[in-house]
Order: sequence, then structure tokens, then C-alpha cells
Amino acid sequence: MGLSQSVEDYLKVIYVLESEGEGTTTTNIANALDVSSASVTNMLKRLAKMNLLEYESYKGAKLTDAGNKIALEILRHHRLLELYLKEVMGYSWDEVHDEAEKLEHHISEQFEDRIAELLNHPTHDPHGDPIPSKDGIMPTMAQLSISEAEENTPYIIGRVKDQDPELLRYLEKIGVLPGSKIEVIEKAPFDGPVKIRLEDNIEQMLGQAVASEVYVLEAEKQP
Amino acid sequence: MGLSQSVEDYLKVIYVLESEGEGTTTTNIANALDVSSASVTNMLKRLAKMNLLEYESYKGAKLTDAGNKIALEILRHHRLLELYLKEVMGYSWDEVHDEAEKLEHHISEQFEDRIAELLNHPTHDPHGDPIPSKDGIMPTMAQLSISEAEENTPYIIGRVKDQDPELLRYLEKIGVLPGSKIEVIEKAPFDGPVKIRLEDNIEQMLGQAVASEVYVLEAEKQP
DNA sequence: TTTGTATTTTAGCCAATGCTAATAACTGAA
DNA sequence: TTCAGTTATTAGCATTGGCTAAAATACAAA
Repeated sequence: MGLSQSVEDYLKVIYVLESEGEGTTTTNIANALDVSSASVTNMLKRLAKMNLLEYESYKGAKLTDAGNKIALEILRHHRLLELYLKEVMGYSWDEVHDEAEKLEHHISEQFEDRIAELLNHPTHDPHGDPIPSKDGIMPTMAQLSISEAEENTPYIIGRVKDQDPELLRYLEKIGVLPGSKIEVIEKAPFDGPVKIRLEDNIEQMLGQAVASEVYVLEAEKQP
Repeated sequence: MGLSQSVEDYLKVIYVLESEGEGTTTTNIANALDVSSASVTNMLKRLAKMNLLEYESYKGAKLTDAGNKIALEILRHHRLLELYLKEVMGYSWDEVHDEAEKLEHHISEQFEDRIAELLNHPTHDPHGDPIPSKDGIMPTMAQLSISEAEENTPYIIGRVKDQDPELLRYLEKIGVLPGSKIEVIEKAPFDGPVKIRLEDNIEQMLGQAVASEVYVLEAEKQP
């Protein structure tokens, strides 16, 4: 093949918006990529012409199978790289995103295979995001945010959606990491802050903005 | 900063041409980069405007200090990556060039530092090419090609200039690798083939094209 | 149903980087 | 020193992927 970095980025972003049910609108795509919406319209037309997505004016985009496949490939690169950077190269989890973001477009199939092997064919990256398999199967991921979780039920943290390094450093400091045990003690009404208990009985307050970015799994069904 | 891949590639190629005394002519640059000479003229003007090199029509280019610095940085990336791919990721020496060629433009300072550290601050890549230090000092490299070497004098192979994977696989098979002991037994006149003796007394014939790409160091002065 | 606001598209522009064909400049041999 | 051949530059064009400003469309509220 040989698609440009831009094209790959558009496909990736559209995939993620689709899969999070957020609507593949011009504006959403423009925000995610930090470009103008005019640029997005322009690119969507080109991508449609390349049969990577279906596009109707004013109606948003929908990836074709071909587009989907490429998006998954890039996501696989990204998430494998994140894990590799952390596990092998000693990056911290707040640093991996930016580096992976650049490298994901430039590694070869061989490189991809090699790191997958060195990491023992992992299914999730350091933030708990699922790593699509080589043949495009996406592992399950935690769907239930802390804001939506039941009180007084044991959970395991599955995934932290946000990738702002500052937030990630904070979460690491207080022990909110994929794999940690967690329990919701109290949710203030009207989308107020959430009080949680972590391992070692440490209690913490999390604001809504944070609580809605952290996803959990029921403690019994461990992955 | 943030220079384009193209700009970096031009600077790198110009640096290498300069340092091998091959003349930074439009044609040489065009051949090395596999672009038309018109494109080269065009780019040289732009690079001159950016103060990365000095350029006078019909006279070739000369890197400024700024240009030189960038070229060295890219070469450092490239050669560190080659070694990393080989030593840590299990690539063979004929595979590393192409992968490094792409990645060299996209790794961060942090990545560079990290692999340098993991490799224990190496001075030469798998082909024997010197890795410039972070502050732009270029280690010495083998200067004497097998074609120019003395007969019946013990040498150590220092560097293989060519990067054609097929040739590299062949050289590896017959044991012509940086670090190997080698002795020239006989040089046929008129740039004919060269007979060499390797470790374990194995003898080999090398054609001129090959012999002039393999550089040696006097066996006493080991690096 | 109308209308104001928000969203999207269109039109026209720009910079980077490539290309080919035509022209100009150099260089070495007669 | 002249001229043929080689090398380099110019001119003009294409593509990618951005941008802004203006126009078109969609949507929600009155």
C-alpha cells in the first residue's frame, strides 16, 4: 500500500469515534485531528473516492471494510508500541502516547510482528485499550465507567480513556491503574464527585470528569 | 524544530557525499535520493534560504553549521536504530537499513537517548559506520578499502559501505563482517579480483565492486 | 412554519515537494 | 577557441493537505 500519515490518522479517528458511538461528524473529526472542518470535508471526499469510507454530504462518514482494516492496523501499531515503550524501553504510561502516535505510521510489518512476539502477543495496552489482533479482531474492553458503576461492589480497573499526561501521572500517584481493585463508596448526586476505595483501603474523591474516563470490570470476571 | 522528512533526507545525503569526498553536485544528490535533478535544484534553493546550506548555482552545496548539526542528528538516529534493531530486536544486518531509514525521522530525543543507553553508548553500527555522539563528534572509521590494502598484512574488517541486502547476506555467509580478521593474499592487476584469507584460513575471491566497499583497519590498532 | 443558530460545504488560496520539457551554462577535446 | 556533450536551471504543472471567508444546509425553538 503506502497511505499517507494523514489518511491513516483520519481513518483511525473515524474508527474510534464510530466505536465510541460519538458520531463521525465533520466537527468531531476536525476536533480530534485539530484541523478545520473545511479540511475534513475535503479529506472525506478523497477518502470516499479511495473507497475507504462512505460519505454523503451533511451525513457523516462510515468506514468501508477496507477503511476499517487500515484503522485497525494503525490502532494495533499504536497500542503495541505503547506497551513496548513501557515494558521494554522503560517509558512511563503518561509518555507512551505521543511517541506511539508518531511511530505507528512508520513501522514495518516485521517490526510489528517482532514487538508483538517480544510482548507475548498482548491483548491490552498500558491504558487498558484493547489491541486488535493481526486479523482484525478487537478484544473486549471495559465498558462501565466509574460514574456508572454500582456502589459497594468490587471492581477491577480496566481502562483509562483519557491520555493527558498530567492526569495519567495523577492517577498513577493515587493508584488508579488498570488492574487495581476499586470500589465505589458513594456517588454524590447530580453528577457530583465519586468517593472510591482502592487497595489498602485508601479512599479518594474523583471528580466527574475523571470518573467518567475510568472504566471498570466486575471483579469476578477477570480478563 | 520540526523539519520535514524530505529536508532531513537532503541534509543527510549531502553530509555523506561531502564526507566521502564525492562532490555535492545536483546529479549526485538526485541519484542518492532517487529524484530528478530539477527537484534537487529547487530544494537546494529552499535549504539555502533556510540557512541550512550555502548554494551557488552550478557550484554545488555546502552545509552550514546548522545543516551539519541536523545531518549528524539524523545519522545518529539512523545508526543507533540499526544497532538497536539488530541487537535488541533480532533483525539481521541486511534488514536494518530500510527500517532505520523510515524511523530515523520520527523518534524523539527521549527514544534516542533510551536506545543509546540500552546499547551502552555505542560508537559504531552493524555495518561499522560511526555513530556521531550527541554533541556531534563523529568517531573515526575505517578508511582503507580491501582494494587498497597491502598484501600479506593482518587487518580487521572495520566497515562495509554497501547496504544492498543481498550483498550483505552474501558477505555474512562467507564471514566478511566488521570485526573479522582478514588478510589480502593477492590482488589481480588492472583492478581485478582480490584473493583474501579469513579466519580459519578460509580463502575467498572478491570482485572489485565488493572489495572496494569493504574497509579495514590495521590489526594492531584495534578500536 | 418560520427563523435564528450551528454545522457543513464551497470557493479560492497557499506551501511543500515532486515531475517533464525546454533552456542555459559549463567543460573538455579538437 | 570553439563546439559537442554533459550537467544544471528554469518554467510550468500536479498533488497533498492545509487554511479562511462566504454560502448553503440542517435543526430546534418559537
